[in-house]
Amino acid sequence: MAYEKTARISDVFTVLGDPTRRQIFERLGDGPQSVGNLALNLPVSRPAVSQHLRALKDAGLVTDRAEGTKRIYQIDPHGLGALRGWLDRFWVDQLDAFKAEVEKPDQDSEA
Amino acid sequence: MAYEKTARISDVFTVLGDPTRRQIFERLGDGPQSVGNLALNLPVSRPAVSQHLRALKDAGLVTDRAEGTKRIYQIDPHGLGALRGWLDRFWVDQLDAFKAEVEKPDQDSEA
DNA sequence: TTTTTTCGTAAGCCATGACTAACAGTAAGT
DNA sequence: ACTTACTGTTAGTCATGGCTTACGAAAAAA
Repeated sequence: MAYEKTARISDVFTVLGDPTRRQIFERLGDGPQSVGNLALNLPVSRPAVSQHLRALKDAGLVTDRAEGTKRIYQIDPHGLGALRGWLDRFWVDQLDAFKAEVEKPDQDSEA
Repeated sequence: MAYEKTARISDVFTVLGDPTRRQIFERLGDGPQSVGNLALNLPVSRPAVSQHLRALKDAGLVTDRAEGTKRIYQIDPHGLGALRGWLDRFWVDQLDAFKAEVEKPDQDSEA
């Protein structure tokens, strides 16, 4: 078997745990891009980006296709789906515990 | 200022990126527990658990309260809220890109 | 076919961080 | 007051993994 179709939540978290990798992934949110193009706006070398993309691909977070000598990467919904599934399940399971507390407004983020 | 009320998504991912920490966090899903009790069912020492709990606390993923000589930890909705916010925003942003693909059933997880 | 572009991979270095052991502190029990 | 139970912290070790450099491969261009 060549492909790993199922995206494991453990891999998703581990892979997205690295800041640089998260940065690459979020930049792919702007649209499909080549490896070199991604490396241009990042503080690491092109091979580093390539290695990160491999990890993202193995986790089912991105897919890639050839386009001439270039290789275009784009976001794969599978990985995000696994994350969403895990979070939703965890969320409803915890709702019993901190019912009212959830509604208390106070949750941030950072993009 | 002593408290860091805002849960940053970068911290949430980084902290949850460690397998052992994720394991501790998921076991807290069964309900509030003491440090020693958590350490019993884990392959690491108690101090290790204590250190992980600190990281989880700093990321806004858990809260703790004293109970006699014991210290009870439980899940804090703030961290999960930050994660949910990030995911939801990312999700809708990407909907334009892979519209139909999202509906194709095929998303796994691992608990 | 030879050169150019673009990329993946291997080898090796080095920093981050996860872990254990030892110690210190606080609360409850006697 | 002394002992016991439970935990946080520090120091120091060691493995994981992220990064760069160098190399090789494939496709397009000349």
